[in-house]
Amino acid sequence: MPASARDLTAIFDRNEIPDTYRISFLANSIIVPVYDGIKRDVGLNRGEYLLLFCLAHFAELTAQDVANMSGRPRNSISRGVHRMVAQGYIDRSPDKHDGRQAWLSITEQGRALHVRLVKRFKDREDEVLNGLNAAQRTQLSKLLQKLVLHTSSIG
Amino acid sequence: MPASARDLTAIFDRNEIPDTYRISFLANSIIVPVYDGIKRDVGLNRGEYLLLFCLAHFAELTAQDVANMSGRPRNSISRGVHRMVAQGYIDRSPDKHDGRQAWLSITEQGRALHVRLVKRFKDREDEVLNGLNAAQRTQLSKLLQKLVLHTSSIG
DNA sequence: TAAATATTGTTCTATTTGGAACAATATGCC
DNA sequence: GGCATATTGTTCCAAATAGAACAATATTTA
Repeated sequence: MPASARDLTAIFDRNEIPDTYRISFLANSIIVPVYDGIKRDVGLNRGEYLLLFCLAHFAELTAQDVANMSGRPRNSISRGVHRMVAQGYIDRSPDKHDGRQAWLSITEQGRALHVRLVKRFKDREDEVLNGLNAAQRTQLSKLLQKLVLHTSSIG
Repeated sequence: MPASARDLTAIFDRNEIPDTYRISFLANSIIVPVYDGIKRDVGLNRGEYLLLFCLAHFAELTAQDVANMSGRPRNSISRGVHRMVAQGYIDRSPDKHDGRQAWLSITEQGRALHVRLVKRFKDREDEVLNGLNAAQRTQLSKLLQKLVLHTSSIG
């Protein structure tokens, strides 16, 4: 029996920033259990998975690109790159003209892993978003899309 | 000048889980800069702020309550409690009937800090959500509310 | 061309984080 | 009551995280 039988979910609606609270709650609800599973079953941490995810959608990226896209610091990416290269999930080839940077790409093996792992996110996404009917879900997608564009334009 | 002039925002729409990606992106866009500012200006980390936030909306909570509400492990809360008590933002009084637990509550000083800090979230929330007009924003709120209820019911 | 400034990716370091084990207390079961 | 099981909150420890400084290379400016 838990400590208190009081309704702690009251905070959902009775706080000063309900939309922020809800968005954050939903993000965590979808993502956290999936990352936990990936960590447990495959041994990849969040930064490593994000690296794989980014590279699954572009032919080539630099570490800096991934840092920009994922919002993680470059040193985290750097460590992830070395571990993922060692495990055969990504390739790394130094730029021929710019000695500082290197181009990263996903390997066949990495692609296969991505396909397997992204399904976990998709399944969990469906579980959560099934709280809406089809029309509502379309509506939500459009609103989110609009917001993301707006947000990346204001920085 | 950044590394690549390619359009890295293409990933917003061309991935397998666009809604998850968007929700996560929006959550981070709102929350991360505010937490960074709070850390910089007030010295509170995320767990400590969440503790303050939870206590601002309930008269009394146990550490376990806060762990349940915030999704953070109990040891993080425990550490936060001691720091926040030492700084005078929260009070802690052991339960008279159950020697294991203690009741936490926000102090006047803590309340004042909460009022000040939650404004930062509100301002950032508005910046981001101003990408929608009033009707759309209402629509979004309703959809999010519905999803949060659904999600907390499925666990 | 030379010097000042940028950028990339890395290492170093301190902080944050969370799992696991733990002591203290409470509850359930016989 | 007495023994097994829960729960609470804490400490311990290993991993993740991110800021800062750094070396190597490019670019810009004079």
